Amino acid sequence: MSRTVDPYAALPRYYQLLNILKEKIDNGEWEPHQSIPSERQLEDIYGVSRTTIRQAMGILVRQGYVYQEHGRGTFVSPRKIQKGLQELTSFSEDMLSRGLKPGQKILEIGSVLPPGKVCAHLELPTGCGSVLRIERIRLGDEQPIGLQVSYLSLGENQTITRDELEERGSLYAILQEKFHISLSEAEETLEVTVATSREAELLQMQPGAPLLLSERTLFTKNRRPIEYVKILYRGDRYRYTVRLTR
Amino acid sequence: MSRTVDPYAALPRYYQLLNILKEKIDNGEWEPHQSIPSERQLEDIYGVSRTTIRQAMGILVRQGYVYQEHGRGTFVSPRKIQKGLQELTSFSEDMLSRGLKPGQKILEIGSVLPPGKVCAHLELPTGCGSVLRIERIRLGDEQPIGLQVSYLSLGENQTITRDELEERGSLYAILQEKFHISLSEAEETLEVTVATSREAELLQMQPGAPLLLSERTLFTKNRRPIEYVKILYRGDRYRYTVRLTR
DNA sequence: CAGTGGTCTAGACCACCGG
DNA sequence: CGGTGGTCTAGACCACTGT
Repeated sequence: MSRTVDPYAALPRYYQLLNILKEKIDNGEWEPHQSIPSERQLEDIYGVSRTTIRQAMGILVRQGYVYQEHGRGTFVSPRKIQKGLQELTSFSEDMLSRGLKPGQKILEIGSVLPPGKVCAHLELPTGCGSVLRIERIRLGDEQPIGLQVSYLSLGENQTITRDELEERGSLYAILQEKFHISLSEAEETLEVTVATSREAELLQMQPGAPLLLSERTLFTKNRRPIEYVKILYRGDRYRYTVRLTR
Repeated sequence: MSRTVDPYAALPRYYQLLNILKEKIDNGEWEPHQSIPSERQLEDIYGVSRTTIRQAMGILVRQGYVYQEHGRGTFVSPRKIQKGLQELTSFSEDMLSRGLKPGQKILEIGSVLPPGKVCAHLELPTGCGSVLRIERIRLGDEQPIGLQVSYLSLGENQTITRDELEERGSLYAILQEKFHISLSEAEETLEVTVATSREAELLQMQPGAPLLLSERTLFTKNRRPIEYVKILYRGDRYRYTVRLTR
């Protein structure tokens, strides 16, 4: 229960305040389109300066929890728009948010010399050393959803074994925990294609059936490309959602 | 040429500073991964307080121009990642950014009673009044790219005529200029489908060929849904790009 | 008019990084 | 250790909204 802002807590005050306000909105304590206390009132209520309040408020606005109107006040956004969807998620997180149990079948894992296209995306010189290639079938509630091929540009002595991946499930979790690599953003393109006979067999569908092809390049905090990943999604079992801002 | 921050200008100082810094990065005056002056140095250089500098810097970070490392400094992001792609764009803007000449063929425009699915997306009660429906073929360099159907939830006495749309081209421009409606964000889903015979004929392709189906709901600044739009893109002529952040 | 959010200042202390 | 970004304060003035 987070009711007040503790000046001595480890968490920054704007962050504590952020959580308190989010909670009130999520609980429905403040209704959509209803105004919330003004910034000067919040100063008194939580005993923090207006700057700190505005820091929290800016995040709430960007995450779509509230909207502000100059001279009128701050208002709660309607529910539908509250949850951020433009977020970078792993396949596992994606499945969980859809209420499906994530799963995988590892087809192949090992070092390869990357094709030219992969070099380009990972910003490696052509003819560079090897990268880690992982080919997996991705499952949702045990059903095949997509065929995924990843190319990882790791350091000299860094690698990931089949066992680690099988045990942990999520590649992003391994990157974070084993190598302390945190991801910041990705560029993704989507297009349609049709299944080859091999793809159709692996995904248990008819050859020539439509697929959604996603190509994603992942960047670390300091904007170095770390992974290039291609996923072929079954057209009948996958829908892509994104939230755009202006 | 914006070299200094003018305290008396109409533009806020953090915004002037933002433009100056963006310009230096775009011009290549500061190279990728090179550190830029520290926040305290920028105070002296531009004669504004650190708070103002941090306000501009926060935007630069969010837009992907620079990245910051605690205790080390602020660094220029590599070029590829600088331009924001998560932005909400109209079809016209989208085509222009791809180097294609946008065009359209208006098939139908007029008031209709919205189907239930459309009511839901526009948050209108079922059996509500009529909405404006626009069906268009969208062109890129005179070639058909997509088939678009829009439903607009306008006010009582607001409408858009065929002539206005033909002359202005972009719906968003009309919304802004005629009704002073500014858009803030959208939710979009993408999936694959195959062309019906009517769709195939309009898009000049084979029936059964794969299409990319986009469904988008647009929200105004105060988060009211204003438009629901469905676009069927030719699978062979369209690729969707998005930038994701964590 | 009073109240709201938008901008801005000149300080302060902290945690982190490198030499 | 000095320099960096991260957090925070207590003010101030402005532009905009409603009554």
